[in-house]
Amino acid sequence: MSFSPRFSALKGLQDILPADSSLWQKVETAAKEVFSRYGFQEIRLPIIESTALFTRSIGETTDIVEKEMYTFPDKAGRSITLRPEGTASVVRAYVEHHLHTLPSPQKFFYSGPMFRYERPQKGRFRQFHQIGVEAFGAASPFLDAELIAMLKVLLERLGLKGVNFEVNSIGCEKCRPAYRQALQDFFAGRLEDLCPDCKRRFEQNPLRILDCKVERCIEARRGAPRVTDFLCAECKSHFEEVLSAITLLNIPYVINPDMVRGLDYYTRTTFEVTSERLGSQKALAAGGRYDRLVEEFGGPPTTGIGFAIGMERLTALLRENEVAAGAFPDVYIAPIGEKATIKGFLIAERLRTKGLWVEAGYDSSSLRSQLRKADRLSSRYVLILGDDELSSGRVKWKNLVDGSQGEVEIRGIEEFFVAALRGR
RNA sequence: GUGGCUAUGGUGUAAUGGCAGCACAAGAGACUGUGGCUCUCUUUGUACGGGUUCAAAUCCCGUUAGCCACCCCA
Repeated sequence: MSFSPRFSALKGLQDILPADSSLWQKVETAAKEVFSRYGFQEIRLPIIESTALFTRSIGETTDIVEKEMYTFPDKAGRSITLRPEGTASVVRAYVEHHLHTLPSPQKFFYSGPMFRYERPQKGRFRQFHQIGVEAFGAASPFLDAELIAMLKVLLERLGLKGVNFEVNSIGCEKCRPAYRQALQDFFAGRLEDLCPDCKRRFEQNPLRILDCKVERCIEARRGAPRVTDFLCAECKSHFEEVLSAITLLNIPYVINPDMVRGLDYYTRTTFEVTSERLGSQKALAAGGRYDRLVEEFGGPPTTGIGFAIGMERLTALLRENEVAAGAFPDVYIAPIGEKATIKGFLIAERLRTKGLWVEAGYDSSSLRSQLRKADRLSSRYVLILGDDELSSGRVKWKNLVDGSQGEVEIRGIEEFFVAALRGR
């Protein structure tokens, strides 16, 4: 006796089965169509990059880099990492291929798997999928507004309701130091009220304290200085223009001054789309500006902005409104006898050239059991093919939906079904 | 990384420490030229490893996995 191991997908990784893949395709198709109206074109990138690419862009002290990356040595001992997000690779490609020499702004979208080694829970997986967009070389607040609008158009087109748009500005390298200092001054007298994590954040990244969900930290930050009060003149007017542009587009939003990004590269505008129906991991899509990143990677000073949508979270929401739309064959061919099986095999092939979904019985079992099989598959039509039909050259068809039936010449069979199934 | 809850056929569930059962699903047949109904039969299970006990699905320990939350984020 042999022992058969039972394999299962790795923790936090999941299979997308046919019952779900149609919904994923629907999202991908809609995204591609909407993005193209705004001039975004697809870019396809490797899912492995050198580790340094991510530590440099996302930030050495972020949680993603510190504890969540899938990092391995390759056979030559180089440190490589499964991408935890998409922006770093797009920026790398932009710089590597000198895309700044093409007319600005350059706009890209991508989709695919991302990897973070986290404890799985609702809406959070170790391999998850994002559809993201990035635009380079336009600093105008209208671009920020355009991206937010594009995201809204896509979500509406998918029939998603009840989502909230949150926006914020976290300033630039000029105004952030002053704000950081103000926060440290504010929390210096309240260190004892903070949770251990926030005590550490106080030194490393005081902005993160604003994000903490521990009750006492929420209490302790009451009255803390707001980032929007510390923006420099340029950042302030940029933010105001973004807000007035999305107001012109009638996009309802709330300013969330506590929205601080977990990735270090963000500057100025940040935004997020959330849904209360998602549970604890309620961010459905998020993005922002990163005006320094291209330069950081050795390119010319070039502004950038983008967002990413979490596919698992989006499809989870869409699944709620989805009617279980199954997929059904157009025609089931029920042969009786060996000769009929061969004939049916050939007829199936002819009908498929007309774009029909045809299933053919392979083993000429009883007509009754073949009809039951066709019924099981929810086929619209059955074609009955026996000795009588073969000799007369006419076959019987039956509509399984309304029970009607009749006969048709074998040689005219394509035309018959194309007409019968028009508008299916 | 931390915590809580959970684990019985494909799915949903039952079994005082004492014969692992039911429903649905799936497959075949009753029914050799007309499906859906009905009936019959069949397949498939106590996550894994220890321990306690005459006896463990049941109690204990460990592991693994899942879910949810923290953390963090899409």
